[in-house]
Amino acid sequence: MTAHEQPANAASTDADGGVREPAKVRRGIPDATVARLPVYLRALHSLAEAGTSTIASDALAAAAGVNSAKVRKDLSYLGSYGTRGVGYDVTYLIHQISRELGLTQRWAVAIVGVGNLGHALARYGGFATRGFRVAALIDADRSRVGERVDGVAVSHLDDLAQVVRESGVSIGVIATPAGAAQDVCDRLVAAGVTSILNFAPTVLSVPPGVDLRKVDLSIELQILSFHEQRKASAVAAFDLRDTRDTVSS
Amino acid sequence: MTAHEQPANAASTDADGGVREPAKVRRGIPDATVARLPVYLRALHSLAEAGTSTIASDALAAAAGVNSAKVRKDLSYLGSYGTRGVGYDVTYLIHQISRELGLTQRWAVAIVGVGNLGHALARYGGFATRGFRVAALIDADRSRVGERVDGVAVSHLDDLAQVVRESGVSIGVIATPAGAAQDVCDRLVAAGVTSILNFAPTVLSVPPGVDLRKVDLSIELQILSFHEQRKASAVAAFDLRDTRDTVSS
DNA sequence: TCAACTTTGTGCATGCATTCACAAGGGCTT
DNA sequence: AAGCCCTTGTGAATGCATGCACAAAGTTGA
Repeated sequence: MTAHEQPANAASTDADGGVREPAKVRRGIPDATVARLPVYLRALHSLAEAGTSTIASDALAAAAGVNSAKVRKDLSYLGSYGTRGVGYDVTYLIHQISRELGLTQRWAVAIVGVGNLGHALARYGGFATRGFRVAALIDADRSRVGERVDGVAVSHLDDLAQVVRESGVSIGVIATPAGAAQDVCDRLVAAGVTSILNFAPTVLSVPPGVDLRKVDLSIELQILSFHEQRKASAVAAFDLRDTRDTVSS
Repeated sequence: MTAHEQPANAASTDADGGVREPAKVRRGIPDATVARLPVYLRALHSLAEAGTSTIASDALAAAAGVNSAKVRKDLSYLGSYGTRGVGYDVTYLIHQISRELGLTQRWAVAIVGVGNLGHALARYGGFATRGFRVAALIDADRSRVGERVDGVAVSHLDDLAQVVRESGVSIGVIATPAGAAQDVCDRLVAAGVTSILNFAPTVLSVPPGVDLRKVDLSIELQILSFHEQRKASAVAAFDLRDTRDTVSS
């Protein structure tokens, strides 16, 4: 079933893609840092709107919900963009992070599966405001084809390759039932899509060079359930002990 | 703004919740393992449906998209449930993982914000099939109150506390716009909710003892954008070098 | 009963991420 | 211009996660 190994969640670290880097400066930004850059970016945008022009690492850390040392180390991977004694220039930092994340261009995104979730994603404002454009909607149900969601017409799955190529899509979002996901994924890859975000509750496999991330709603809930149960049983143990022995060590 | 520190994404490790454990056996399952248990669980369910009765760690690893040593180590935290030379009993393992994750009971979930995403979540089948029950839908828009989604009526935000208590909700899902999220979060916590899953694109703060996880669609896309750009620029560098100097070191 | 085979469970080494703590550096005030 | 104060940027220590490699343990077949 699985032709290729699928790394749990992180992007597939892509093993140098077969291309030897010019190796001038080592540009190895850790995955954990990349995952936090969008959070900083959002905080910075709202600071900019509020009229803040410079910000220190600990204020940014508070706004992003992390530790200030982490902020400084993360930002140091991008370069030395801060001023000692002052902090970081908000506008400049927004520019640098955006550039690093590749958000200075508008990526065309295709959403496959126009059910409840696909609909919600297509209408989600957060995409458009941050460098993404929903360029194609695709569904396997012919009765849906032609329907327009936010100005974008739904195309049929059979036309996926054509639509993807014509609209220059490089990122695909899978919002289909689990059973259809691997087939859709293969079609996307065959059509030249090199980054995929999977919402279907199933493990997908992709060839090397294609990045795959997943978002799984029910997994998140199950993780919460684990902690919820632990809390509940801790309380139960406490209550129990409390009735037997009120003196704690 | 942030009264309490918010750990980036992982559950808030809850600092012992003020309760000293009986400390009989050390039950410290690593966060990374907890996050993978639901994946194993899903793979096992589909194996069970296919009629498989026992499975070895490397087959399970393939189905879950991870390394086999990781599977064994993860499962060893739950206990010694495998049989050497044979593998794991699928049904028994499903039972043990479910128990560990607290899925033997049905958690009541409240979804706040019945917009596009809230609607999609309320109708998402994956919740009901895995130990969760959408017990309440809440929205701030009075024109939505009374509307039914999959048999559950929408209540008004003002009645949140009452609804949460009456239906025994312990897990809250926030699917509101970013601006409303912290207020909703505070209301949920005040009503006794101790686990929150946040879909709003903002950093929330919760008091100690409350677990918070977030799912951010636009962050996931931005991470893909980063890798996509890196691939694009690697190819560009390759093309460039290719025209100038076809001999690589 | 015994030997060969299979697979688990885990000690250990390695690598990545986080956090601390502080020197280096820049602005501001006098 | 000189010293004070503030904040960055980063070496170093610690902790967590991953993956290897193998002994321990069980099954199967003769």
